[in-house]
Amino acid sequence: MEEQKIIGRGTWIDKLADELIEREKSTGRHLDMVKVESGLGASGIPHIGSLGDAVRAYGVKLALENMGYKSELIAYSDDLDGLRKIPEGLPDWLNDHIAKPVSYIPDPFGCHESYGLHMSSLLLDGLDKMGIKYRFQRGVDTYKNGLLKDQIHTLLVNSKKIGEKIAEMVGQEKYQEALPYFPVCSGCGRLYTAVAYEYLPEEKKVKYKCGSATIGSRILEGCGHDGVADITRDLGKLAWKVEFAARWQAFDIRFEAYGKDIMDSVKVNDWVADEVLGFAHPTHVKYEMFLDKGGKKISKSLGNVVTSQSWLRYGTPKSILLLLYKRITGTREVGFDDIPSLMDEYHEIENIYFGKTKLDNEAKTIRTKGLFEYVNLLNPPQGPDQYVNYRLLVQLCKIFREDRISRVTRKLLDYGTIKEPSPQIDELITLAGNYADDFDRPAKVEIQIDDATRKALSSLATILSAEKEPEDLQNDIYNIAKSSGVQPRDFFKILYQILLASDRGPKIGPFILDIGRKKTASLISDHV
RNA sequence: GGGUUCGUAGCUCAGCCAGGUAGAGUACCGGACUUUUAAUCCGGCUGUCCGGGGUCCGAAUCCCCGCGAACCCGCCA
Repeated sequence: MEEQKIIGRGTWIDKLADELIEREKSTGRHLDMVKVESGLGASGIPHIGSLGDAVRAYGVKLALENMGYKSELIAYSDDLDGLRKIPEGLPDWLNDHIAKPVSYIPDPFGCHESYGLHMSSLLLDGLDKMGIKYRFQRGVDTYKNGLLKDQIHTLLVNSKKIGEKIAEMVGQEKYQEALPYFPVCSGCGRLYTAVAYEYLPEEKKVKYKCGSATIGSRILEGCGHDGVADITRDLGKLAWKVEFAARWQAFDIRFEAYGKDIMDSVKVNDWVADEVLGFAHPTHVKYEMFLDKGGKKISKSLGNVVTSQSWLRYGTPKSILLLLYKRITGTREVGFDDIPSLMDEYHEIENIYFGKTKLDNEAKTIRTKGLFEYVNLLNPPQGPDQYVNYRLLVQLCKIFREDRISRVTRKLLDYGTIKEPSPQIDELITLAGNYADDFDRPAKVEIQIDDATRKALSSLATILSAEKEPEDLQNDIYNIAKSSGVQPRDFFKILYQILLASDRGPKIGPFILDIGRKKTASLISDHV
């Protein structure tokens, strides 16, 4: 076989960065600063997939820097977008604010200046916890400060050409009539209902009428206001079909990833950038949407989604980075039950990185090491962290609920799994414990107890309550069952149901001592 | 109507995006340990890699044509 040349650290991220640079060289643009962009939705609770866009863009930034270029991630918040749908679980009064820019809607959680700022803060918080550096750019400021005014002007002057091209490319015909610019109606404060129908290029103003608009399945009546908006000053924004292009040029963006749901918009924007604005469009990479386990798209507008905040209750930031960096193609169903395997997988690639595990394929070793480096944001630790298999920890945490950290740690020392306690292990126990508490708790089973069993349980409770430590509890339990006329097999099953809400469990004698004799006795007494 | 992804062990899936011995968990079978259940440990079994064609010394992996499933777009942002 011909020797493969390894690019960068051998991952898809390096390959992408390499292609990006090749493309930039062919356009002849400067490479003093190669900026990458990620758009952040601000209309709903940000799920882990929204984080993916920014995290992957950051990966490309790292790869570019690794190749010797300066780079920066712009995190652009779409917080001038109008609210279209109220996410599940949020109050009904938001209905009064439908179609208003999310930055001009009060924060239903009461902790931020506005709805939009609350949502983008959640995402930025996720990025911060991941260790990702970015420059935050708000849509509101972008328009208020007129950063896109030249682009808006050019786009509006060419609106007829653009409208026809959109119809041709994606079959959407509305922009053959309407201008691709939505003023915020000065009468009612809404976007979308105000339709811009004429551009006055000398004054840089659009004329609009606030009519009715269809948003989702509902029809929203405008206030009928007839207005004029100054594109350099007044509130308003470009339609998505052209806005990206304007941003790319204004901010000199060379890379942006996108989800397949906005594929058409990106296609149009690429054309707009190239042909109308004269700015060669950035390099892209398309990713699949994250689906929840049922196969439904995780909507940013639905409550109860997998967010970075909720993920971090069970998994480390590195487990999220691994999820997002290991690959980009393919439909991904994602849920909290992926956390245990990702936690363990991180440990596996850590072992490969530090040479504790050998792979037979050299190219794969390089790629895996590269992946490990990206998951550590190209700043890998000096040596491996102490680690315990996540599933084992979940099992132990199910057994120990009180004094969890110290008791689980003691078990791990007994097993010889760890040599000494450490803050990392404490952290892992906390995470696995949350997981055990929230997900791995078996459904409450209805416990059927007959008279003979009741008697046996009562005898057992007596023994356990005694001051004296039983010498051979395992055997005692066996004998109690036999002398009470209960099948030992059934008796054990009942005990597991009482203690663990499960049909089976660890060896019962030592297990009861782990839980505590008195505690067990009282648990059993509840069922007698 | 347009587009994307997926199809691998009985089950859930990894491996594919940079081609090089077909993998894991689970289930199943056997053994060790246990005065019982379970756990644990050791060993074993499991394949039309959806079908067909192509490229290649070599294809689960790349390309083309089918079949099946899911999702996105065709409101809006």
